[in-house]
Amino acid sequence: MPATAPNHGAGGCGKANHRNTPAVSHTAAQARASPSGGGCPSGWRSQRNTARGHVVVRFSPIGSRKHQLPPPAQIRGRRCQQAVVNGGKSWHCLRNISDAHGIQRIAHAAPDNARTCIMASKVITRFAPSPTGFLHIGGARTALFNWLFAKHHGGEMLLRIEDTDRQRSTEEAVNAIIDGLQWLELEWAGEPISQFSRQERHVEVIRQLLESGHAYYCQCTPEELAAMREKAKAEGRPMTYDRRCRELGLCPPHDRPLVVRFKAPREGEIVINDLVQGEVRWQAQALDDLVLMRADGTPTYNLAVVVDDHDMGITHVIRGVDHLTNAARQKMIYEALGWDVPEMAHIPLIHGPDGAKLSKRHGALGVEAYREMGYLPEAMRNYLARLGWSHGDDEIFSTEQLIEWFDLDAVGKSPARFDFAKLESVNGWWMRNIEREKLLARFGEWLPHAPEELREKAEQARQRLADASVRQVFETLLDDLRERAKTLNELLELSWFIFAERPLQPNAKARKILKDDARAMLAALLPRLQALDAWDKDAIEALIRAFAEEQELKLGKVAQPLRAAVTGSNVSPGIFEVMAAMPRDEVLARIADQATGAA
RNA sequence: GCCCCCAUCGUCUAGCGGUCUAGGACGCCGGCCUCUCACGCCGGAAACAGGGGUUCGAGUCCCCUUGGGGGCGCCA
Repeated sequence: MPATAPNHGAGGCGKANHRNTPAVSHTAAQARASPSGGGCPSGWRSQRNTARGHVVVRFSPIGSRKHQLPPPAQIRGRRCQQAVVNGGKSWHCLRNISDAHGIQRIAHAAPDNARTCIMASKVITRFAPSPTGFLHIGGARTALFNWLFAKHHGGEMLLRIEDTDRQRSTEEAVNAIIDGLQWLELEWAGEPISQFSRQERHVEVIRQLLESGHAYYCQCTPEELAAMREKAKAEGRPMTYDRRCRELGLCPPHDRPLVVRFKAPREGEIVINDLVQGEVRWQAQALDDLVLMRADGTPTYNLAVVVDDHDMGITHVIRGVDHLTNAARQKMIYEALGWDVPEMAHIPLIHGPDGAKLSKRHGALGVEAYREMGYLPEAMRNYLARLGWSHGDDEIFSTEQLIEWFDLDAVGKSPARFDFAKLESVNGWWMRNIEREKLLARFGEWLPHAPEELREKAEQARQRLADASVRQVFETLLDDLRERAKTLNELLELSWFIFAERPLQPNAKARKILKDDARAMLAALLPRLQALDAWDKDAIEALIRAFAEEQELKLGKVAQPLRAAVTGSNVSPGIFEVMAAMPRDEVLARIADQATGAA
């Protein structure tokens, strides 16, 4: 459904008188306190505007810093760009430091004032994916960082679906994203917000920009623009719009379709103080007059994002570095509108094993693919958090620890490669160490999502698990099984003998073990097992060890054929444990199946 | 091409001027344990991209080179 055609004639056309009235529209949602906003002691506010320093003051709960406060004198000589105040208790210097004055001021600021000022702001982050495909791993990490940051600071994450591209946005993608976030247990506050649904508001803001002389109509066609870019490229000039319509004073109705462009400053520089990237500056001329409204009247991304982030009261924008230049463009729009610019944090992208941007070729699968592969949400969070973020030498983090320790200052600037081997290792740790009940639940949740090749087994396991006695065996052996499984898939494979029905189909290696002499050995052993009174691990083990000794066989020569017969595999938990956990009749029958097979 | 960012073992990283003969983890190799496979334990190989500065002193600060990445849409 196409956008509501805006009333081009309304407002702002014809040589705007450059009133430059900051049209600040306050909705309830924007009633957030800004760290630099009103109510702060003047000393603090001015720090944001230090000519070179741009000291950023943020609040984080007491005790959340891993480093305790360094003495002011050390920092002063170090040219800090960013500093953090911890609930007025301590302060800490961040990276890329470039001005000594700001730091001194921090050092001199009264902690009590800082607390009063900063406590007023509640952290609101947002995850804003465009629903043009599944939730890929990079998006998942962005969501995780937003979520952790918000949680860490006692705030909330919001979810906004950037569905303004009507051609590419799909309902399935929205569902995939929501499913993915839910699987990872990254909850957001309130309902997901559709950016498309806010179109009227966006158009209203465009009108404001037109009226205040910060935007203008442009008649250039896509073809002309493409030609301009070609030409610029050939001449080695930057491929930016040449602003030819800027002073034309075009106005609808017009004989050609018109778009609205932002009237970006022609000189000076745009400076972003990014919480991860540090200070990044652009010459204003490097940024062109971006389109705010398409010829069909629909608003573009950069405009919509600014309006939505503002209206939603977002305090911290955390997204991939691929948005860094957008940050500069967006900052210009904020300023034209007279709005507070939220804090920005542009996190490095995840790369594939070959160092190139992660693509479908690599691991850029949807998160549901990782669920299928049998990874645990807690392991996923753990691994993803460690990709680009660190906390000393720690590798394993519970979600609580993640929330307690996560902050943007420990996020690096360089891209990280996605490494399946490490993910698997982390997942293995969680398989072994997660609470038993939790693992049982995860396994049950996962079964319906098993990959194609395991679908049948998973379904059978699901059904058999409903049988209390089968479940009993599974639970008894769970600790032995989980130790050997790096993923839920492997857990199913390893525990398959519990759910399998007689006669078992031994795998290739098990068949190799079950040669004639092994079958004969089993035939000799069987009656003794049948005669065994007590069916417990110690009794079984004692009997078999005695048998092996008597036959002058190494224990392995008895244990392996037994394992093959009972589990149908060459790999399993300790065979005595397995036999003891399984029903006696079933075990004896399975052995008999293979023993008689020899005859 | 232009703008921006990045650069410690194969990979993820610790390191915020002296404590670095550079630490941890994954992976790899060897060993122990052992009924298989894992787990666990012990040991090993493995890195400050190159060049200039600054400094008494540089992996740590600055510059250049090289190499990687991102951006340059009426996509988001």
